Amino acid sequence: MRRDAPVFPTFRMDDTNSLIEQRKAKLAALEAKGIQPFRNAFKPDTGCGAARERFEKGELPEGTQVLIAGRITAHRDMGKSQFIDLKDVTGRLQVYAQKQTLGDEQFEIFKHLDLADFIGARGTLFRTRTGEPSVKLESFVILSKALRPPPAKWEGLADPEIRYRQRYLDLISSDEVKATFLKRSQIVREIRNFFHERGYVEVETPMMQAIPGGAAAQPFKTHHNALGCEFYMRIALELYLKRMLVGGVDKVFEIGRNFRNEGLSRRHNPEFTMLEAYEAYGDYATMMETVESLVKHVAQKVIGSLVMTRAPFGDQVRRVVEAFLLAVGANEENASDIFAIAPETRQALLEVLAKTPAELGSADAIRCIDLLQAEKRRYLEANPSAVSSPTVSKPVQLLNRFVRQFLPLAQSEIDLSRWHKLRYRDLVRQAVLEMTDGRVVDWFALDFAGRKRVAMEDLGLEGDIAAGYEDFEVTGAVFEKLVEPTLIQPTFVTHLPKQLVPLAKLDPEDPSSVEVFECCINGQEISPGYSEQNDPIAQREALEHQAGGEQQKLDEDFLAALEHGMPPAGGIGIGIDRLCMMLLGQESIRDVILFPQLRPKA
RNA sequence: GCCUCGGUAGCUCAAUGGCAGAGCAGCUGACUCUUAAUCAGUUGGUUCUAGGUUCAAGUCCUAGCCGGGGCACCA
Repeated sequence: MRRDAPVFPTFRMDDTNSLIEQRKAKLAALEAKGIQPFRNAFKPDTGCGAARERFEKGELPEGTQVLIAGRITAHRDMGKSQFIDLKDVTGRLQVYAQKQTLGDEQFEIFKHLDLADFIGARGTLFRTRTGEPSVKLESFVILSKALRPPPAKWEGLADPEIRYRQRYLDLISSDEVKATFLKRSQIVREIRNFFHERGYVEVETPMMQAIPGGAAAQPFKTHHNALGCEFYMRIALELYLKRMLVGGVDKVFEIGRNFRNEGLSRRHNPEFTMLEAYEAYGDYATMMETVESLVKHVAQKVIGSLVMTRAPFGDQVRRVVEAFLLAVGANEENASDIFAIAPETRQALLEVLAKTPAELGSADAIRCIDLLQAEKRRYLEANPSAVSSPTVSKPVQLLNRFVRQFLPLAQSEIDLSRWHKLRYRDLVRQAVLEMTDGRVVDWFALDFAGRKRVAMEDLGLEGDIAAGYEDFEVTGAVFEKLVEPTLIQPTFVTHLPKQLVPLAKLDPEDPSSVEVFECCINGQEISPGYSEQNDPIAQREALEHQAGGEQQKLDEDFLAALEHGMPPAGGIGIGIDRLCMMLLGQESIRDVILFPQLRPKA
């Protein structure tokens, strides 16, 4: 090739090549020069960020020769010299190329490298005039040519659909996203360390099961051709791990994927990662200690603190304020048909709405709670009959409900050093007491009809209680709607009604409840745990009741295993994704799962 | 499944029913210490899809696709 001939195709004004076509043309130009732009291997002797760090610390002196490899993430062209940023998993390092060092031809090739190309580089460490640790380039090889342009270097990726469908682009353009997933990996590693240190054995049990047991969720169905039968993807690990207890593996755990054929949401992905652990001769109290120690261990090791900053929830504050204004009809000029809030309250709430979600935080939620409570006092003063009324008046009911919705938003941190232990019944009783302004002192002293009436009329749960609900389900709705969302700080909710947990031991002191806890943090259930049912006869009865007469749903082999004898044991399940959300300050499960489930694109 | 918001250049975003634009990226040129480099010039569009209303549709209407949020479902 003649020295003055263009090394790369030039693109004229009327050229309509797309960005991909331009890159392909560059690729062809490289190949025409005998350069193979997709190499088999390259062995760097240090990472980009690692070299930078060791240079800063003085471990590598100025002038040290290094071999590094990475993706080009930025370039700054200075004419006869050029800077690029090279990035690998350890971090970023600047490379400085000079025409006189590389030679005309190599420098020309270097200048025409594209953002996102991978190169390997040899050079010496030095510091630029501005103090930036850099590599003075001596030679380089193209390791992989990128044929598609990366997302904008500064704005990054905002489109959630691309972020989730093409996570690699998200990882390329956001260091925070990458850090989140690297930390998730550390969390899982620390969980394993924790259990191994305690002498647990890690096992793997079937994901494809003939009878999906251990939970009551809808399973995914599949078909095995050679066996000619249906299989289900597992919905829980429980029944196989208990078989391990029968088999004499006394401390056992598994971390694995569960599959549930149900709705997707901010907190639900059809496949999610579950940890289950069982300890023979332990009970639910043993397992509460285990959960608390585990979570503290992981937080300390991975986050380096026991105080977690909650995910930003400004949008939720907005949503609740909007819903309230809508409910009282105060977002329009006309007054409400329920009651009229004071103009200054309305004004204050509109001021909250005027803020952006990023500006909104717990202080605003606290302010809203104060406003609503002042509003309640004002209403009760103006309507003395409402105070003495046997039922909660609509305005008060509405105010009470919204105060409760603001409660979880009033807390901006989670303190993992203080764990609370409260009984299910006490929490429900207290919530009802507060929501009815003391009218219903003891929810459990009412009869079934009374509870249903209070739930529908006083608590405003009419939309949440189906016609055929049994008594424990009505109470369950109160817990789910009014209690669980407010449990931000780590709380063990104990002694759940037996109908909720058919695989647990009854509480000897109160046979209507079971030795069960639900560990709630951040307003969601992170971990259930219990004293495992090891009485095969009682277990059969409970499972038959749950199966509702559908015999084919009974896992007879599991029951047979229990009949061979299972030691008393405590067990827990921990939703790893939700634990990660809490520890990593993420409000969507999709931000802690690398490739969340989306509808396939046609 | 329902409600709601959104889908415009490779990326981030604009555009009273009236010529589809900017920044970054790209391309061409200048510059041998820049780092969101700078400066000059410049290419790039099935405005998610299919219909409809209109002299005129990115914008309004209908249906659909995909996504976010909410609800329902989820012991």
